[in-house]
Amino acid sequence: MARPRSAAADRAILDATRSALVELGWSRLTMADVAARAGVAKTTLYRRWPGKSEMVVDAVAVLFDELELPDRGSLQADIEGVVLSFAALVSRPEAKTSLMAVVAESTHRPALRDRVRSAIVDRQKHLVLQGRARAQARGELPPDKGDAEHTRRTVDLIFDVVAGTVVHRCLVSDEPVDETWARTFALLLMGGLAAVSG
Amino acid sequence: MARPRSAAADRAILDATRSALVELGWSRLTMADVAARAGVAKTTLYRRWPGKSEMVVDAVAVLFDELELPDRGSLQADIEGVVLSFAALVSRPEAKTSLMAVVAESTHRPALRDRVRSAIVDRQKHLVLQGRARAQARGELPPDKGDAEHTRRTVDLIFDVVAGTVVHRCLVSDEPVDETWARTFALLLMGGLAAVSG
Amino acid sequence: MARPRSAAADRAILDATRSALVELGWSRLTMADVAARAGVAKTTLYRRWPGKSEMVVDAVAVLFDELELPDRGSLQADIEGVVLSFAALVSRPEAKTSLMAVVAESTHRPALRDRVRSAIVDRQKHLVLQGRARAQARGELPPDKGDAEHTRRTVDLIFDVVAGTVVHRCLVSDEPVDETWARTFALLLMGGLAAVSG
Amino acid sequence: MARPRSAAADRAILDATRSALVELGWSRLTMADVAARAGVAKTTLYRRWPGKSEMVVDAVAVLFDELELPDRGSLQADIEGVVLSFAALVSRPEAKTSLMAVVAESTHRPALRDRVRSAIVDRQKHLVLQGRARAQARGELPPDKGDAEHTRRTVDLIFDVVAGTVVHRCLVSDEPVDETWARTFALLLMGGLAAVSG
DNA sequence: GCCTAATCGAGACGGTACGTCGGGTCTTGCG
DNA sequence: CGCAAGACCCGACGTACCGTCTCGATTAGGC
Repeated sequence: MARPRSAAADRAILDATRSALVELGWSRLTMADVAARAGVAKTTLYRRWPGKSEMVVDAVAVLFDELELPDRGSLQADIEGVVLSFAALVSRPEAKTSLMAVVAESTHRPALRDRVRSAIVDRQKHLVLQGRARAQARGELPPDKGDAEHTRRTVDLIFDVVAGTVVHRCLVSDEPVDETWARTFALLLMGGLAAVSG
Repeated sequence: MARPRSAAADRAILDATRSALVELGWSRLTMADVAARAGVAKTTLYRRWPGKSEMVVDAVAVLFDELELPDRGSLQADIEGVVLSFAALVSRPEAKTSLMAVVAESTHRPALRDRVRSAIVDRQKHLVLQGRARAQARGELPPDKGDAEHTRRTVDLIFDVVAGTVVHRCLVSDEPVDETWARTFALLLMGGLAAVSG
Repeated sequence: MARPRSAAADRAILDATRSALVELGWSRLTMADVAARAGVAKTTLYRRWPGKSEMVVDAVAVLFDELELPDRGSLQADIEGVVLSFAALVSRPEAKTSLMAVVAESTHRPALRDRVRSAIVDRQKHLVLQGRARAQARGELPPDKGDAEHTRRTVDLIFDVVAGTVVHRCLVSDEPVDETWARTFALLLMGGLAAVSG
Repeated sequence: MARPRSAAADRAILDATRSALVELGWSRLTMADVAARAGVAKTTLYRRWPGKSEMVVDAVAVLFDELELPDRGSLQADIEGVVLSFAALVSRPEAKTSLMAVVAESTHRPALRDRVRSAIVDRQKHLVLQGRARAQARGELPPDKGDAEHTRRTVDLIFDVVAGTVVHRCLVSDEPVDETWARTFALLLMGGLAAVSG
């Protein structure tokens, strides 16, 4: 009715959140600090998000929009490519510090879990479907057998394996995800796919 | 020469920490509350651990000591077994609420990361080695080729895949790890192993 | 532009401080307790005062505003009156427990000393001037000789003698200040005044 | 029966207490710190004194042993002399920071009050009696009338006036006690004495 | 010249209060 | 009305001292 919310403010806040994440990390990131960086009052933050976690989810979510699955000619190459770019994403300081924290927080907050899922996790799942379809078109994988439930379960499994392994490698083992590792992991996954799809 | 630290206090504190984790979860767990439950002064906590994260790591770490790899007759069955028991462990409320939080925090604190690794992660790696040796004895896997570096890389990969996938399934996807899922995942892993070992 | 500090909070805090002083005394008075009594957060206390001492000074200072010098017809009677009411003030539990403590603390904190002086000590000095003027009007004391410096020194001396003696009697010697003692002390002071004014 | 307490420790502790008072002041003086300075365990302190206040009283008390009343030939001169030396004593940093603090603390601790009185206050009262006797011998004051009660009251009054005024001047007004001020104050006191003794 | 018991150093311990910090809400005027 | 500013309540933080308590290692006496 009266004054509309400033779209510029939204952008400024999310930018400020990301840069604060880079400089301070999740635990030392402060609502007051983000507000100050964005040249905005704390009230404005709380008018838009229920709290720190939700705001950070939205700030980090946009990073995942750049994930793509370019056609590299073979399933093995496609997997290697997505693993490398996913690992690069997860290793960025903004994401590194906040992803696990938000997931931890979401353990006992269903609303937050939903936001994480819709804003981050599900954004990646279509890549699995896309890669699968492409591999089927190439004849690298057998076509769907019409059992939708079985397909869903397999896709979820692949997703857990890829995302879980890469995140564990990056954040827990803290070892680099380079081409060599990606190739070996893709090889493993190819073998596994053959086993569960046969 | 002076008074030694009370071993009883250590035990009481770690017990209190676990029960507080179960009842309150990571974020509502308070140093003061743990101290009160343990019948101990807050100072005593800080004399032993630099902070909440380190204390919780030590409290949760002991849970992982009960992980075993009973011989179920085949590599496939062994994998299924360890996946199920590892998932059960990760799903326990003490672990569920704290593991991700601690890993998140460890992103910015090398000392904490080292503690997590030595107290939790590395403690489980011997299971991979044990399962591998057993499978080799059974003839399910080819014997070592004497390339220690290659072996280490493979073990690390297997570990990242198993731990990462199970954790992701339990804490991010929030789906149950039942026998069916374990069997499929083990199947996938068997195929993958064959691919990277051949 | 922003929200102004609550005047109600100020009043509530100082009231709470006085009642806590009466019930607990200086050393057992706690910032947290005062905050609770005032229905206010601890932060609000620290936003207004640097610490316990400063807050107590302000809380006790208002007690001294009620000191007056009613005209009793003669200098001797005026002195007796002010001595009695000053002693009564100093003996009140709020003042008794805190005055010395604050002065002790102010020994190595110039800012606190200034606050004590401006909030408590200097507020009473006008009583000496008033009594002196009245006595001069009555012809009991010779008129000013125009030497402002000499006058100031004399007033300060009288003040140190009256305040110091009464405080010492009440808080160190812990003997009652009754009419008999006040009469004798006033007599002494009259003789002294004659000696230094002659 | 067995080992006696170390006299060297006592001395070291009191010395350490005084030097800590000079450097840190009352409020920042710590039992642990005194123990460390004295090369002694905290236990040793508490074996000898009930607490910080009592220990400090004993440490400061010895300073008052050096107070004397040399015969300067006249009551006026004797008063000036004792005022100057008492003021010098009270202004020493060890005494300055601790005297008021201890008195404040003694407000609600009778045992401490007694210790202060016997260790510090009463040590000075004999000076009043001595000066009075000397003045009577010189004929400057009338001899005792045999009314012991009246004498006691007068001595107490003189004591409160002298001690109270000097302490107030030094610690509250924070003005120097020099020869000029001492002469004026002694003059006032002489006049007062004449008035109450007549 | 041993025995034995109190004393000593060191420092861990249970408490209590401190002063600070961050989260999230509420109030005030400006635009 | 939306907003920047910032006061407010709440609750946890990590620190500092207090005075007590265990330790094992000295020391004197008394025998």
